Amino acid sequence: MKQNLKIYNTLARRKEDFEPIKPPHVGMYVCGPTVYGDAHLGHARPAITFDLVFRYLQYIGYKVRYVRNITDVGHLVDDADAGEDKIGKKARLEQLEPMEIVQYYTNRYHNDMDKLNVLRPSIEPHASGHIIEQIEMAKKIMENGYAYEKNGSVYFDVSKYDESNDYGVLSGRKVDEMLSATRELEGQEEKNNPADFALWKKASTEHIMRWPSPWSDGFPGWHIECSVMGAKYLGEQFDIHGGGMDLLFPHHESEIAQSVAANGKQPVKYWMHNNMITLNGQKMGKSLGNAVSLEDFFEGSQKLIEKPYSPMTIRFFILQAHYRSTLDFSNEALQAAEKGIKRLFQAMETLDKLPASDKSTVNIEELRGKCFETMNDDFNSPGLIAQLFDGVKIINSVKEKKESLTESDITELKSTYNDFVFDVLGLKQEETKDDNKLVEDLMQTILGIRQNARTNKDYATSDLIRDNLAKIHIQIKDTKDGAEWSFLD
RNA sequence: GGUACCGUAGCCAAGUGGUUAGGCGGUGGUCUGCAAAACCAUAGACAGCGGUUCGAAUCCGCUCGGUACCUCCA
Repeated sequence: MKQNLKIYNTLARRKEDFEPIKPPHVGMYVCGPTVYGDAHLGHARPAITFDLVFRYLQYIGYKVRYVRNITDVGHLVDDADAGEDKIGKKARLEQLEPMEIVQYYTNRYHNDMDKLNVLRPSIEPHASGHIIEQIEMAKKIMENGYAYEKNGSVYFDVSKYDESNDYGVLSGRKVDEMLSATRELEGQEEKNNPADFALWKKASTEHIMRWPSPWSDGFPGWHIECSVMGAKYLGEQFDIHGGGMDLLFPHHESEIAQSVAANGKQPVKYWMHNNMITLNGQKMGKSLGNAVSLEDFFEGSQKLIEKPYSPMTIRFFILQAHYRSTLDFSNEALQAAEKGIKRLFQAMETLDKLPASDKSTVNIEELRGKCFETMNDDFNSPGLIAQLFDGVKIINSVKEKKESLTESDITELKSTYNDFVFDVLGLKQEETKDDNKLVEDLMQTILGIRQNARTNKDYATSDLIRDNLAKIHIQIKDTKDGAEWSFLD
């Protein structure tokens, strides 16, 4: 089952052969959500991207430990609220305990991700549960001479680090250029240097979330949780670190610097970054005020959303673009995805009932091989989907007796679709409303009456039945094998 | 301004030196009492200008346009 997988490594800026440090084990760390609000489309993209990676690595035989953190400490609301903790602020607004907010939004995040059929990670550590480790790492960095204390806060000394290491190895930035380009900002005066970043931050009096440390009552800096939890659960060096492209700098760059400063090793072999989802060409983000929550998509309850889109439509839509490309949202594109996934599933139902022949006129082995080949090329899910649609044509042609397949080829085709559609892409058939037995029996009665009318060429009656059913969103389809019906959305 | 990435048909989106990507929509057809649905077939493209090459959407340069990051937001 050994596959020749290639991964685009941001560190190298090219695709590289994937060779885990300790096969068959793979360690993967992905930056998770900050739980102070509902998940929007922008959260779905990294979750689904790395779910695909997680699924495919397992499918081709690796044993993967997937760590995705929950960020629940020490993050500021915006410039206007400088010094205030995001979660702390919301807590006071709503008169709730900070950890209550964390729990509430964590539950909602899980719920949304479950709907999207995103597998839960192997370990989901909370930043707030690793305060001690974060303090220890900050101490270690200080001992190694790469950090300094100022008024109860601890800062990473970027220029010192850059003397013997490369701060910019990931993002391609140069420290001197950054220094000259940095603007005047508030709260910088404590730092020796504007490029320095906090490892520990002293809490102001109104700051709710705080922990004791050797330096002050405060909270950890904004990059150190990932360095700490990655090393704790995956080791000081592990295989894959993922996250959105927006995290590349300064978050991931700083993570590397912290880990190297503390442990003297490059922490990660392959850095993977998914691109953003845009709305009218602009990044979707809470801070931009154009974020549409996943709930809004599922319910259709937002002015930009013309109709409800099911979780699987969203998932399929995201998988139809390569993870490193930007993906522009629109109702038209989403509706195209909705029809596309329906066509795929319909073909899979046809596949289940396909008649076998003595010989095959189509090469199924080749199709299966192409599916692997495409996925091995940096998880090219849109390419895989295109292969599967080529297969849809084959399936339909066999049904129409234009092509034929042997029993064993049909079995192989079925397992190919099951494996790639369900296990790798993580798509699933959604519950339909038409599984109610009473409704089904009533509909059969109605369709029976309509069929009688049609046999008697009483088209006025048959069309009346069809039109009235259409008014209550039930669609009649007259096929060769009799009438079928389904609910319209 | 700096760093990185990107501009592919009406829309979404792969590919990346020479053979139809794919989906939606369009058009034509099959089926049907009619329709719808489904299925089959099909047209239409590589931002612009130069260069390299037998050959470029694909490589190089420039121009134009777009996005992200450069913030004690994670």
